[in-house]
Amino acid sequence: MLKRERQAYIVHQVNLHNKVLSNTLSSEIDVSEDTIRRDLQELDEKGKLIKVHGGALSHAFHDITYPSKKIYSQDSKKIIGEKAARLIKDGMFVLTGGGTTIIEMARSLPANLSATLISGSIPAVVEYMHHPMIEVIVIGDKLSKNSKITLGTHAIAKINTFKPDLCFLGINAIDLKYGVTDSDWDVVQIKQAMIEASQKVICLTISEKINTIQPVKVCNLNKIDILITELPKEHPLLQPYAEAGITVM
Amino acid sequence: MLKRERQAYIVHQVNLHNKVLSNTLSSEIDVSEDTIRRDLQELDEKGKLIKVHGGALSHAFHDITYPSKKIYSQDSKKIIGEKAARLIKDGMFVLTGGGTTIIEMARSLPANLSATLISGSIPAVVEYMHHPMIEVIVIGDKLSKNSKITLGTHAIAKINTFKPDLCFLGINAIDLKYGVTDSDWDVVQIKQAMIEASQKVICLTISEKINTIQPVKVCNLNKIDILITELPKEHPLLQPYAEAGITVM
DNA sequence: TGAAATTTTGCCGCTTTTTGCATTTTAATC
DNA sequence: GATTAAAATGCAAAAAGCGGCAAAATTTCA
Repeated sequence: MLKRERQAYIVHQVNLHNKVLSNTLSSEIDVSEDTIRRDLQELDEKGKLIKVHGGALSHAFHDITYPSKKIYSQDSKKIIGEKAARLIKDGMFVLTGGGTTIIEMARSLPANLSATLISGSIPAVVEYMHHPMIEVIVIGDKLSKNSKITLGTHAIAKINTFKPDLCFLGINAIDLKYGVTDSDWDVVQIKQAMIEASQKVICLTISEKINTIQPVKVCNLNKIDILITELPKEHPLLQPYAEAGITVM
Repeated sequence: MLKRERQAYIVHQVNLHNKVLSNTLSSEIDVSEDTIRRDLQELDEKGKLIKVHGGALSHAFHDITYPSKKIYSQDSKKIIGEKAARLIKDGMFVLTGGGTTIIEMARSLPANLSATLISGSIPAVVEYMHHPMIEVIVIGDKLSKNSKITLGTHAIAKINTFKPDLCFLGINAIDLKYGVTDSDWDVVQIKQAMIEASQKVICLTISEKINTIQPVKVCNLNKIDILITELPKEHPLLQPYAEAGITVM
């Protein structure tokens, strides 16, 4: 990786997450921490970020009085996104839906990951587009302004032409009895096509949507391979799902 | 391999992968690294790429990661965008390419316009998506990180299923004798498909690209219906094109 | 066509940049 | 205040850049 390329990536990460850790960057980009430190120093001098102990902060967080506290705190969707991103390995074909949780996953993809991501979600595509090594395939069709994903028969037909390794879905409701449910019929058609096409289905959701129901059914629990929430996998709320045969993370 | 040929190859590689390494190019093309370095230097001076230690990066990459950089001749492009936007009427089906000029047009679309816009350009789609009344159809395929548009046979096939009223293209070079030319072969394939599919072709360009030539041919002048620049239509630079049968605006 | 002029290319020695490692110094945490 | 992690410092190896030069290739022009 070229020096400029590396520094550009660091700036990008800082702008996305408002913080970066030296050791994380070091292992992601696979250079020594000394190099990262020198990069952060240069970027600080250029005013691209603010260097602090252990990493760097974005200018947006300039007025934070205790940056070290901010550096280690993360919200639920970031945690989910990071857990999810770890499942993607080099060379994989990955189908993803839309939604804020998926965006967080996209932002957590390590710099050295080289995979092919397929999506009809415009915000997700924009994120993937910024990644240095990821190949992006866009699912085309009519764009829904609400969900910001492409919807329709062409999109479904296109999804069916792939056989991706993984499928990541942000879900709106999951229940032991009723399975995964959602509110928008058209979006559900896409999700069903994605589930059927993929070898492994991974659902992402914040814990407050667990044990809730929405009007339109997406699929039964047995279609889901992995469920990711911000909770630790031992949490009692998740146990019934584990017992139902889903890998909880 | 001729020098021109070699440099064209390098530009293509940069556009394709967003970066090139000197030593890779050297062994690929089988010339010394000194020659590659001189090539990169020349191409940098011509603005085709950005030379860095160990290789070169594409301009698009630089734009993405250093958004502070001001878009070149923004004001001219705004004028062009406004002229172009006035051509779109309620109920029309409009096909558009990518590029900064098209983005300016997208931003100039009046809020009460209700039309259907079709595009494979992610930045353009993002703009259309924010418009209250416009229907957006996304052309899907593999996403080129350099041009930020979808490229490939699927995209071309999809374009051919439409018969839009208008087609807006941002062009990189136009000349009386050689017609419209461009630098990237894959992008040209898409542009040609768009031109053939559409009932009316409108080309947008800043005046400094008039009477310039790029290596890959897009189409002859007779395919173009309207040419829009930031200049007034009476400007002498535009007269030869008006005489060639093109409506200049 | 063929010779001169020009451009292009590869090589050489030398300088600069980049990077990782070892060591010392500084800062953070409990 | 002891322990630990990160920063700064110095250093050396490797890689890349640079200017000059001469051979090779290409173009120009008589």
